[in-house]
Amino acid sequence: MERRKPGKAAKPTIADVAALAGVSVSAVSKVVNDRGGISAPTRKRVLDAAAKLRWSPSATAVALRGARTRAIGMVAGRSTDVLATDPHFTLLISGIERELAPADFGLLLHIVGEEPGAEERAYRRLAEERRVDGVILTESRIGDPRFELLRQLRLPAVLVGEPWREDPVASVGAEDQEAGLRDAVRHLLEWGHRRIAYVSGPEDRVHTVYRRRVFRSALAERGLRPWRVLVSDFSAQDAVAATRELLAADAAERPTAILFANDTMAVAGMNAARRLGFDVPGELSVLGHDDLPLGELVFPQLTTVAQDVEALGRAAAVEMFRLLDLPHSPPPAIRPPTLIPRESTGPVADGS
Amino acid sequence: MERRKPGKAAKPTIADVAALAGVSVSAVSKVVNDRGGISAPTRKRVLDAAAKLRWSPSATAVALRGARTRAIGMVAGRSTDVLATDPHFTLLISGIERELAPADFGLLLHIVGEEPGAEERAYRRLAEERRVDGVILTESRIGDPRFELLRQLRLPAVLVGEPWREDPVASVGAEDQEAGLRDAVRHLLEWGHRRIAYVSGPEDRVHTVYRRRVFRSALAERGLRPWRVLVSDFSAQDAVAATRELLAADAAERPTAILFANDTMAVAGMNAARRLGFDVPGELSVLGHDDLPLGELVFPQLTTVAQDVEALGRAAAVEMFRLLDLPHSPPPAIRPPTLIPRESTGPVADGS
DNA sequence: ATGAAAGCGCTAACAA
DNA sequence: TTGTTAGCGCTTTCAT
Repeated sequence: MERRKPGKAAKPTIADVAALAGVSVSAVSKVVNDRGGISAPTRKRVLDAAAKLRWSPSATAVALRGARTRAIGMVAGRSTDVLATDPHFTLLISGIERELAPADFGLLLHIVGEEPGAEERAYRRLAEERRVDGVILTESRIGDPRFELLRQLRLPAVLVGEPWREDPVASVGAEDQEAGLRDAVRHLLEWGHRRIAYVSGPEDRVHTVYRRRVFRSALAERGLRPWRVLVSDFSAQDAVAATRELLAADAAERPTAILFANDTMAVAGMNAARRLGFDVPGELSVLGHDDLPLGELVFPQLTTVAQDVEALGRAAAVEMFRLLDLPHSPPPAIRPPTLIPRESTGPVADGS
Repeated sequence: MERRKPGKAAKPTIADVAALAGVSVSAVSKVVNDRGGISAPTRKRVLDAAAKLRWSPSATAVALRGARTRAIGMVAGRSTDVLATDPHFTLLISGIERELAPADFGLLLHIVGEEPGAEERAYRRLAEERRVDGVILTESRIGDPRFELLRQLRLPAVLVGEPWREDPVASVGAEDQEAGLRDAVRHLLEWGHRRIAYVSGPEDRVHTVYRRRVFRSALAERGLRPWRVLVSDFSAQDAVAATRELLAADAAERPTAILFANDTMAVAGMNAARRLGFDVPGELSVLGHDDLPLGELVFPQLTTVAQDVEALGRAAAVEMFRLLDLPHSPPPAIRPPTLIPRESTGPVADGS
């Protein structure tokens, strides 16, 4: 019965199962794939044999057979540093996995540096070697070359977040992606702030541009304009520099509140301000974006805008299944970004 | 020449390349795999054809053929929460990828919850479906069942960090894993601290036990004993609770310094202390572990022990290649854990 | 130096 | 209801 040398119990194959169950391989195949045409007793014998042998179909063979690889790819083109400070990526992955795992899909991850071309090479390899059925992307950029590349490679793609205008790509995002930032601006206005500065992300990011627009329009509703807008690269150092620059002005010219593009920057900026002797929120209100756990740990706790990142991940996976014509769960509801008022924002000081 | 319907340029196969080059498929195979027996001109024509068709061997077919899947698996059995606060995992992955990518290996990631059995199921699937050539593990536990499971599954495994006594598993770690913590204790002693408390990680973690031992022995060198040792679950809430408990005592009974098992806990504990009205480091010194970027962002900046996590990841990947009998780079040097003195520790207060 | 052909483990069309 | 068989794209003897 054992075709293998004893002591060298190699991986069982469908043929071993068929032999043990006393049926043909196709019978086994039909059973595991729930094609009809199998009698109940046969079915049971096959299932028993498979269980006893601890066999499940080889993903490789199934993939080769022409079906799917049952793996989704993801490429992170970021420096380790940013990756380490910002759990955005981890949360996203965690959400994606939540959907992939039950469907027995894997997530193939590539973390490449920021060297030019590294990301493109990673996608090419994924496609040419046919390792994945599709890829999930984040952080769309203006004039993002990845969509065209993936179209050429015929790799199904889903973008998390907003595409640039008419970028031809499937994407997932909250219904009202702008809600949180708009609320944040109103929150500051209600507290009497009129000189509000914004430290935005890199210019080439789509969401940078979109958010800046929201910032302006939320202020415009009250007839105001951004006090100052600085562009940063998301790093803590940049946030510190920006904060110093903003606070270097005379009292009458200083912003009374600063909005940062993300929580890491907000925390860095907040501490820079405090080292400069400014009380937060007494003399300066600080607002972040993303609601990292970090925000609750610092003192004062950070007022921020929460994003439902995990739901975004799940939605992306569901959308991918839809693209691949696979059965999938209903798309999850994605909470719109929401203001989380905490301690780093407060009423504008008397003198200001 | 084109076997495909026009406009439907399906993925090229080795046969397409062979046809275009006017040679047999086996010739193409020999060229791409650098087996000998191919004349220079033939070789060139094959390479040209492959380039023109943008062909590379299908990973699936190669894997099926019996070679390797060229993928390494990793299973994270943690709640999303912890994953989001602690970039340890991300850094590790980033290090692993640095080695895998050049070798054209992929990293197949599974994030499973903490439900019992979820992790085991993930490993089983990885093995039974033959999706990966091996797996990399972290966070070894006392009596860790994973090693036996993986042995049964015949899945090569590499552990990052210290195995429990004679756990039969390949592992990578710094030469002197205890250096940092020992230095940290000395650092506190030099500043006059005598009542030093330790808030450790979960009891079932191997490193918890090892570190506690180091803590005790470093104190014993000076004839001292731990003031108090509390066990936590790594969460920020637990750190807050532990800190409150430690500070609730009378002045004479209160620790003058607290060591936390990781930075997240240290930051949470530090802020809990400050909310209680204690000055850090004036009245209480706080020490973390891991050197998360977070530590530099908070105020006061956190004194901590830095681990070379990325090097650990690279070392794990290299060790995996060694296990698989594959060519590999020399194992990277792993910096031993190092004390990073910053602002959260200082001399013990006069009154104490 | 080159090529023909046998599988790797599986699915699906076709026969029985 | 069940079994036989031809590939999926590739590597590898074994001829030539």
